Amino acid sequence: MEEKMSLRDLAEKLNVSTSTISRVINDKPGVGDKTRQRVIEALQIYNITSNSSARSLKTSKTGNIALISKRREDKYITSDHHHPFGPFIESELRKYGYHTIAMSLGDEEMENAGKLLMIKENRVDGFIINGPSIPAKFIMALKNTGLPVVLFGNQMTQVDIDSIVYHDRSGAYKATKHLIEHGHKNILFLSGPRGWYTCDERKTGYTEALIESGLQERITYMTDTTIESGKTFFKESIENVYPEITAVICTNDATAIGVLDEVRCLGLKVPDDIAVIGFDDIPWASLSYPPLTTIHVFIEEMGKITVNRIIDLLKNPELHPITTFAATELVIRKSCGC
Amino acid sequence: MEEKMSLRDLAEKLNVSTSTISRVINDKPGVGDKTRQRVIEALQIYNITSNSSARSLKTSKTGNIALISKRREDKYITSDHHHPFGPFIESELRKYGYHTIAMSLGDEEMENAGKLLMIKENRVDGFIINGPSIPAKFIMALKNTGLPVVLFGNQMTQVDIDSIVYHDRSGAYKATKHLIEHGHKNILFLSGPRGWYTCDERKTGYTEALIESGLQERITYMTDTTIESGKTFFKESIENVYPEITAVICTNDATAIGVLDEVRCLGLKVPDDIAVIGFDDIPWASLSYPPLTTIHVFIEEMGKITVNRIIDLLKNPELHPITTFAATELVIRKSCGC
DNA sequence: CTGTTAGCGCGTTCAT
DNA sequence: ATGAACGCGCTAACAG
Repeated sequence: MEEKMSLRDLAEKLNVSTSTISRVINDKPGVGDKTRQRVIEALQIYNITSNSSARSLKTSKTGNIALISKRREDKYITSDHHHPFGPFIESELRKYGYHTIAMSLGDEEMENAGKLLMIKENRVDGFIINGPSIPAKFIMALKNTGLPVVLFGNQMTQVDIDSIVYHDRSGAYKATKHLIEHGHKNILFLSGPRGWYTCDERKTGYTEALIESGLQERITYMTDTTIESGKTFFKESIENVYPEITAVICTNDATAIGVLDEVRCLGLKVPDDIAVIGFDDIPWASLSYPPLTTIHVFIEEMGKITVNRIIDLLKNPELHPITTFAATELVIRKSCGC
Repeated sequence: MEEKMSLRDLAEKLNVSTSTISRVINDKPGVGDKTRQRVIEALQIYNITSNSSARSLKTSKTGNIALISKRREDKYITSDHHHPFGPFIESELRKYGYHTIAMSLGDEEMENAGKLLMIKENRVDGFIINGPSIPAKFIMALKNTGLPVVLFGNQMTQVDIDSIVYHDRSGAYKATKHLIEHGHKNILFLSGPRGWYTCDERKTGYTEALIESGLQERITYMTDTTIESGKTFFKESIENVYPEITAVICTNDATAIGVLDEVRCLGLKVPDDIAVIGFDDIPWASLSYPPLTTIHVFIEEMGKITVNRIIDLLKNPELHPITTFAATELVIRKSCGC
């Protein structure tokens, strides 16, 4: 319950001015070596740091970054929420002295970005936006604050905004190629809604591989990319649209796990009747039954890249946007039938 | 890219003093009805809120709550991280105007609570601590800041601190009872480390049910409660310690899912050779193979209770600590063999 | 190299 | 009912 000391208290105690202490804390020049040393020691002894509100008020920097994702209901599972992405980002940001304000927003909240307290009250210095299911309008609203914005697993097609994405296209290409090499000819791609960047890219990779082999594409656009949507749309597809399919590539693992379950419900077998490949390699993929063949992404490395980028942007807001593509890896388990 | 207006700017525009605006914003008396109305309208038109840093500096309140959990490595899955607890807490806190600073800390970081910038810099008004695997020493360090602390899924046995827990004991009792009623006599309890509150309680519920039926307890204490530890310790238990067991109750679903997998690896069948029951009913429980019988907890309701409590504490720090027990429900699926 | 001064944007007296 | 003045704790500009 110890009371916090202010820099001024310390200044009195050491018989220096607060400016001197401030200079030491912020690693600024203009302090004699001995004085600096004396201050540093005292700072450690009393475990003092400058008060963040006061510093913010003066510098207009908060030291907080918002990590934004889409709000999901209880049982509503998608991949982007089941990689431990938040913790990676959070701990990495912390290395640079930043804190993470987590926000999962519903559609209504994203409609009116301007009403968000976080924005009105200047509570953050930048935004990291997770996943493809965030409305472009909302992203633009954040961009218009003038603060740095970095997209993860998403990319704007009309506007240049910094983003970090998997190389979705080559990943899906690899998966499709793999199935083709194993003799599959009628392969379904279970996509998310049109316009979700990662889904579109993955679909394109899938199509490229098919065209290369002279095969015909079969695509179902789901309204979401969850276990539930995987179940629903797979059933619909195989029963009413593409009864001839022998393999499915899913736009993410959650969808694939739904398909695994639905195939069982339909009295069919994976991989004998239907081969299934997912995307993302979330932790549960290796524990599904049968274990899911999927495209692995290097989430921790990408988290670091994401943080690096926003830190750079924070230091130099004039930087021009770049997009970083990260390679993926096909992980062969049981669901593809090898 | 619109520049933010300060209250002073607004004051000039309306020909009133900043004090008046401040009073209106904070719902304080001492403003005439018409003036108040005029200010309220202007506030909405210009979408203005007081700057949070300045307010913090003045009031010593940040409007931020820390949500603390234990840091896990990539593939390291435990239940407490796979309920969407964070989003529930976050969105609920936001209803009260609070923001959530998420932190997942490693053991080393918890060793030295005093070194955390969050604390040194006064960045939060209170702490919500998620899960049983947080060192007591760290919890006490947070408590010593004088700020409100609420524990979720954990309880201190030596000290009174506000906490929200499942009724772990009755939950485990129900599960055990269920197995006994189906004829099992040799039932293993796969516990977390001694001293993890929820594990201890669940173990006690298990023991109570056994004693009631004159059965003998068989307990294995794992070093963690993940899928991996479930696999490892189940194998060890059935091969070297309790080869006679026909059923396992796991201290959480992650462990249970590990057991499901290990049983398969051992060439045995769930539930024919080994019945398995988990605890928590995380989203994946219904999708495991076979679907997991488990104890459902009402996570969203509990999230609200947790937030309510910390809000109360924020308003009135003198409140004496209470512990809230939330009921659970046995969800029968396939892994128990009914 | 160091101290003094001013002001960041608010909330809170104390006047009026 | 309203406004003026002050200060929260800090950083930056200016003096010396």
